Amino acid sequence: MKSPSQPRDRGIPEATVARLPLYLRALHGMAERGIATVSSEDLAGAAGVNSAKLRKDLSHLGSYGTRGVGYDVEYLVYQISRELGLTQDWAVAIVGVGNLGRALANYGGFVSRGFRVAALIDADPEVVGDSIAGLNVEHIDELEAVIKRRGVSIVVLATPAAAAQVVCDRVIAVGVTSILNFAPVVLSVPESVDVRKVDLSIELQILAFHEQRKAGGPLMAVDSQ
Amino acid sequence: MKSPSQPRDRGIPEATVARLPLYLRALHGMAERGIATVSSEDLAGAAGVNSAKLRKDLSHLGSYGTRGVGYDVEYLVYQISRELGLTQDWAVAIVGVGNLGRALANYGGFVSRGFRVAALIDADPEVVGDSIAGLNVEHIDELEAVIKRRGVSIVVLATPAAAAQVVCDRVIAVGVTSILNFAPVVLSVPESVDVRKVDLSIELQILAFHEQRKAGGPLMAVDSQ
DNA sequence: CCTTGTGAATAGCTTCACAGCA
DNA sequence: TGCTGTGAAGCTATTCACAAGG
Repeated sequence: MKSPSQPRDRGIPEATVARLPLYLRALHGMAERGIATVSSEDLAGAAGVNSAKLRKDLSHLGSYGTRGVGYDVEYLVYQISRELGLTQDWAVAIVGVGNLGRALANYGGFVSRGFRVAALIDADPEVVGDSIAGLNVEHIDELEAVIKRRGVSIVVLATPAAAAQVVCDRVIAVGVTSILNFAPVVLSVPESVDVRKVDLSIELQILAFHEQRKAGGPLMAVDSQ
Repeated sequence: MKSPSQPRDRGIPEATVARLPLYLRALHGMAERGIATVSSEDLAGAAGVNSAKLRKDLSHLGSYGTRGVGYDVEYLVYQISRELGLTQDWAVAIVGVGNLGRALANYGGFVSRGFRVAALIDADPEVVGDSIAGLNVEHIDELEAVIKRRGVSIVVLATPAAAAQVVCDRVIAVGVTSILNFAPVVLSVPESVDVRKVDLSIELQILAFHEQRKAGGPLMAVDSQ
């Protein structure tokens, strides 16, 4: 149709990007179980989406399937990994080593493919110097130096809400453009910086909304049973 | 045009529901600072969305603003809280008291408005009996009994991936219909059950994708300008 | 005046259904 | 034959722009 071997279309929809990691996880599981080929139907099932959506998503990366057969698992793993940028390894710094930061530092899936926790940073002298998940906790005064020295390109903010914006500004000032924010605040950042946020209490509130609708009649007014 | 005092339209868009907690947080902050009235422009700014979207979202709940003036902060807090079901309190059980479960149990924003951690449950005898955030960790054998006894309606899964589906099935069997899943697996559940998932490694992968694009020009194949 | 609430326009995402190809 | 890849249709969400109303 267009160029004979167009490696990738530069405009992959955001919704598709958000699902690629899901496909990747399903594919890794299949590869481990020795499955060589998978149909869109089966892969979609494993990822919890419908097959039309899966095929449309994959079509944005290129034509990596074989009609009448399906997708080669290994090959698709490679293509999706490459598209997501997981063929290089990313140095991640976690700022804020409270309960959550500790959990993140120890979280296996975090460290796994493509990512490497390269620094733990905190402001509390009580915590600085501790060794967590094999890493020494460094002082927040060293923030800029550590980020530059270790080539950190993604920063995870697990600080208290009040500290998040300050830390955010500082890491942006040394060139970081990707931030994963666990603090319950809206960060203000330049256009060029990507922020993703994970907010535990927001997720609960969304569940409560739906739960209320379901329980709405029966449970609300009366005595619990 | 419609009924004279229609309290709420039963069909609030999912995208709107997902933003209500954001507005609520911004409003709480304003209430604390003694702000009595706020315009859509200012509230939108504080929540990190644009004002047209905010007005459209709020219009789904009812007409709670005053033209030429704005929204009454306290009143809007109440209306959104009620819509989200936060005027009642929800008993939450956390299953899996590893690093993450511990962090969640101690997370302040979790316990705050509307939610109460009512049980901590784990399978590891080493952990059972410990006291975390003032709560006794109970054994997984007690799962069903504890859920019923404490009136738990939302379950947070912070177990290893391999255990998540089994626990999920068990809590659904005793009537739980809202689950917040931190385990990196796709849970299979009946239609009537709501699952929200938080996957730390997926968030990182999405960031890596965008980071790669940004770095893409300088570092990778050189084309374009 | 000022700011809300909302139809209308636009953009983005999902699903359908089938042509195209191994 | 069987499954992918994809136009076209349908749906949801966002943005625009302005009438309605304090």
